[in-house]
Amino acid sequence: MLQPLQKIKKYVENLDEEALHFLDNISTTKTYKKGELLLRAGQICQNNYIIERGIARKYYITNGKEITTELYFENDVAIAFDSYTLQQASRETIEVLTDTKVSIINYKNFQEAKLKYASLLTLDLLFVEHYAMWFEQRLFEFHTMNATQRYLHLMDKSPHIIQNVSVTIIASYLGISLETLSRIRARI
Amino acid sequence: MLQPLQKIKKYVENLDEEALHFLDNISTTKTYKKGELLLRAGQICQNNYIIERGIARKYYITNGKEITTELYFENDVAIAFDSYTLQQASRETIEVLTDTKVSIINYKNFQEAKLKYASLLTLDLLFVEHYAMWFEQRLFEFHTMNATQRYLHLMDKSPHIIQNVSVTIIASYLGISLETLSRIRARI
DNA sequence: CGACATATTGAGATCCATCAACCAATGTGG
DNA sequence: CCACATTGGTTGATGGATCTCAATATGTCG
Repeated sequence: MLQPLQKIKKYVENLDEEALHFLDNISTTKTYKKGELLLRAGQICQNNYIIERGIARKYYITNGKEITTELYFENDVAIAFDSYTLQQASRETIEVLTDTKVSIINYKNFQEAKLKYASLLTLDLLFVEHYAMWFEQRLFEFHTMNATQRYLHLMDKSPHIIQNVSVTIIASYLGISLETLSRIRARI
Repeated sequence: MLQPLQKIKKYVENLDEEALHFLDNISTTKTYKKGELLLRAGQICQNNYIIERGIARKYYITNGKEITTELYFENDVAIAFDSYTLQQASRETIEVLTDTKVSIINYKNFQEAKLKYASLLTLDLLFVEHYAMWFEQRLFEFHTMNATQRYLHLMDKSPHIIQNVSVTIIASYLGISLETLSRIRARI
């Protein structure tokens, strides 16, 4: 869900060689098959996963239903934010929806890197700022829009989601029942 | 809305003298009378306001209705986050609900301070992390709870809001009509 | 082809918003 | 100090939005 902000992109491009090199050294890549988990609810989120190829989602279960909270595409950073930040057990699960290749950076390693390079501290700040604004925007949508408006807004802003994700998941992501979403789609 | 996290509080307590002194130097205090504005929609949020005494709220107007997005009490930091972060025009207004005393730190001054003291950069990161988690939590509530559950949850977690803010504002903060909130209260 | 997940459609129930009337408390001007 | 306006809160009636349960397609994959 986090398409890199222009500001962040630019910052990364201008990062000092040293810091960049260090980042490179502590990151690894891994591939997952459709349906596999990057993080299981109950575990501590000890990595952040940059999606290099594929699609993933984050969800939690409440009243026996899966509620999708975030969808990740290429270049997005998949992470259970509160679990990662506080190093506490996650109530969310991260699952890949297609075969997926990720670049992994470990929490501890990144913490150390931040102590060493102030530029990475700034990078982290930019990322978290961006994340907070994304939450704020999404909250705004839930606060003011009805089901149809939210779907239209998603179509407008994130057509790649509509095109690549099942309606079941989209419905839970929008906080509506799949039947209602189906009807909304029929009406358009 | 941002009661200082234990982690942040501790961090501030252990902040180096120098940085603390610098912060002190760039902050000013001011008092506002009930109804006055800290920020008007359309302006750029150039300060953050730490509430020392009083109550404030942030809201925007949509379809002619005021939607309250945040409520601030003692020690909370009042800020239009996206406007402050991107230094863009705010769609939100910040208004004090009672006579209020605030401590003000200017955006530019704080940016400079962060360049000078890495400890303040870290402080900023802690603050933004906390803010992001607060958004995430609030989003969770909108995503999974109905009107009654949201009100009960607010009563449980933030009784000071119930006790000090009019139902009209609470209703808009919860994203429900004031009539519905009135009925929910009668039913309890 | 069969089996299983995914999507659509229908009918009824429930939640919540809207519109409107009413009430209580407070404040203001004469 | 009263009459009246204003603000904030409650209550009632109605309609629309959305959920739930159930039945019926429509894949899709071994």
